[in-house]
Amino acid sequence: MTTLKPVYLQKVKQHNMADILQKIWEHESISRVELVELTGLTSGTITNLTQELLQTGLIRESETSSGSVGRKRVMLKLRTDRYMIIGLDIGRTSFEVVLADLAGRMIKSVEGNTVGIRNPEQVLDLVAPHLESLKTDATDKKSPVIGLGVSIPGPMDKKTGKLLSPPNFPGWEGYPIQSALERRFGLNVFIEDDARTSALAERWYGLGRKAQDLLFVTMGMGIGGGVVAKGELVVGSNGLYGQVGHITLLPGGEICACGNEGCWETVGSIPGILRRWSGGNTIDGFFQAVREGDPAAVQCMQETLYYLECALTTLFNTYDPDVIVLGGKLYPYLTMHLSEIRSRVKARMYAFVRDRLHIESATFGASQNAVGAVALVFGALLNEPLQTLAGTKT
Amino acid sequence: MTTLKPVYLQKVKQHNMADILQKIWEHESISRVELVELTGLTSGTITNLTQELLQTGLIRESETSSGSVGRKRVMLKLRTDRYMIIGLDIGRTSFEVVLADLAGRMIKSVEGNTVGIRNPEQVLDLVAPHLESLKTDATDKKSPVIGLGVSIPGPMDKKTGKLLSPPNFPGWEGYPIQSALERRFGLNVFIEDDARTSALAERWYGLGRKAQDLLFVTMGMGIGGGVVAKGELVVGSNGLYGQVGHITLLPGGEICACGNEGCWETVGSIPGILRRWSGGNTIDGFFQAVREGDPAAVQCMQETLYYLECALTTLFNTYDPDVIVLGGKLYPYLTMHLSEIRSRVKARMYAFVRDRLHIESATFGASQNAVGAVALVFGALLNEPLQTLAGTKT
DNA sequence: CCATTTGCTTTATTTATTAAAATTATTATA
DNA sequence: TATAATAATTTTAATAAATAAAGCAAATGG
Repeated sequence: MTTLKPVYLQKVKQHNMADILQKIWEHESISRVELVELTGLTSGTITNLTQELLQTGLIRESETSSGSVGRKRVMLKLRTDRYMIIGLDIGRTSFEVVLADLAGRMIKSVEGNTVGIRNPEQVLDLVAPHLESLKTDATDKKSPVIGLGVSIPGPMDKKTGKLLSPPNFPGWEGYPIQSALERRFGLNVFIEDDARTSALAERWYGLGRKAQDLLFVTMGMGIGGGVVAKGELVVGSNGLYGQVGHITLLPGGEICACGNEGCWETVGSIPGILRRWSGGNTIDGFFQAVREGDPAAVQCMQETLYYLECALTTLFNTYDPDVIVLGGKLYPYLTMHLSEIRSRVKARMYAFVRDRLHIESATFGASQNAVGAVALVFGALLNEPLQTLAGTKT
Repeated sequence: MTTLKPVYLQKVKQHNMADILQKIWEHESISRVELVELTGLTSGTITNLTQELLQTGLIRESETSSGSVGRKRVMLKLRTDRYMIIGLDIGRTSFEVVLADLAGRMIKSVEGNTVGIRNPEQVLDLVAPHLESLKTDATDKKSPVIGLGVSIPGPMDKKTGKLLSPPNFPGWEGYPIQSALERRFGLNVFIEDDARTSALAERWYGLGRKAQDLLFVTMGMGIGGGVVAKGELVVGSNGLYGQVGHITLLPGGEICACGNEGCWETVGSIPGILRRWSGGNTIDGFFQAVREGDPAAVQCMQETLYYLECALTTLFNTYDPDVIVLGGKLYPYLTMHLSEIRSRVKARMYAFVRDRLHIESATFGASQNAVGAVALVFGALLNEPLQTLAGTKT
């Protein structure tokens, strides 16, 4: 699953270890013989590598089980309580810090709001005590934290580790968030765009357990996307892969902040809906009006669903995923229409892929970003177990 | 670059050899010391592996060159004339077979038409003598053919090796083309969709030499796409990744053969243009009318360019490629508008990516598919040199 | 209780790497 | 013109991590 770059011989071992660890995760519970079959490695090698994984505490032996005769198979499982991960979701007006085990289960979670705070340092000041406290909690339980995953709005430049400004996280442009966090908390820090962390939450802890190709669509103040292909996050040449809010849905339509015209985001995001409705300025109000049967609101709602239908069809045809997962602040209002959306999109697909097409709801609701931040670290661990663990103080 | 699966120790060598071969290709000409730096392998290993590559005939030593003092560097190059590749483009109404060297240079090419022939076997009967003759040519020159690359319209099921029917290659649904060709010609056979082979032609022999992420858009009787990300072809979960002709451009528009409505293909393909124009049924006639200033035709042309502008903007935002390459039967009529298209699309992009955005013309014109078929085999060779060469009779 | 089966571990061997020394080729300098 | 200096490549001995095959452990059934 990992790509093996130049290759010093030593790295082969690490690669095989990662391969084994991933297979253990995939199967939840698996014996050494099965690993022999799946990996193509010999039984001796499996013995050695699993032993090393047992020593690190990443896996454990559990019950035995097997057929009728012969020695029973010892099942191996991921050990989810030996190490912890901290996830940090920095939103535009709020934050959430969570302590989670390796299965993505939240042990503890703190939320807070950052309304009006524009200075990144001040936001970190606000977050710091909670984060430190979670870190202490984990260490007290002898489950050291292997890393800090961070979910932020909008894309980041991987080379410089700084945030890109557009379209929407004022005050944070150019802030060297990665190095700042590493210095401040002494943890391995991993950062991604919120749409992408959401996609990773599904990949590792949600619907993606089986689906190797998925697209997460987050609808809120903007519309964003995260793509996982063959189990890997796709970022694109400029880090802008999967900006699904900026597909042109209405040629000749409104000019978007991105420079394009008729973007789905201009009509399908929360601000987009409110602009089209022009009956108020809260999304709650809008859906209230819809429920009350207000004709303008109902009409606007119909259009919103139609745009969603068009956009999702386009996205199936461009990304060919196993599943599209829907989430974001707007989505709770749309959940009740899911089966309708499904059938309308299916009706527009090639007949021969219709059954293979899935549209689902995000698994973690309001905590999707925070869980995704955790998943970001977990993915790194499964891809490079020893290296990721290396920086961890036991 | 290649993904190393389970991993027997022996495979490490193959992987390193592939890595070295790719670096030699990338740099056109490179010395052993430079390979040491680039791969991270030691000089001894580089000596061994390059020696083996020299023996297979895949590379050669060329001139020496270097700084002021010390022993000169011996430059290594890909040897392009020792092995040959045959490319076969099967179109809906014509075919092309080419013999090419490893640099993608056409040594010989034969075209023919298949109008009215619906039976795959009959098409192969027509192609066979030309193909056999090219194969003999190559063997006579002591340059054995390492494989046969095939470009076909519409996607194929990788698991079964059979052609999928929709949307458009009547008579070929379910035909086991891969096994048929392998049996008939005794060559390693590699098959891909024509949009994808076109993309590969650029990847290996055209604009993709530097660009790691590219999108090829082919406009003709339909509109198709091929995506290369991080140097690898992307196919998607159902083999339908990059069906760019089926993005919804006009909500409420015409129903497409694919089942979707308002697809770009319904308005932007050759049939789409002719339907909108309704002034005749040849594309030559249409562009003639445009040149003569016929108002309806001019209007239709304006729309066509506008749709193209919208579609390309959407595609940049969804795939984030380094470059979008335009080709297909329709494109020669549009070439003169390229710089206009460029500036119109750029005007709609995020300001900070505007300079990194490139739109270019396909490199190989009418032979794009055939060259792409060759590139398909070349890519396999660079990824797994010894294995690909294994089946070749010297 | 012993033969049989199956799962896991151990040991000797192999392979492709690394590290370091040796060789080759070239230029600068005495 | 010999010789020192430098740089590129090759050779050699040592090493790491795999394989292959034999051995051990744990279970069932007559």
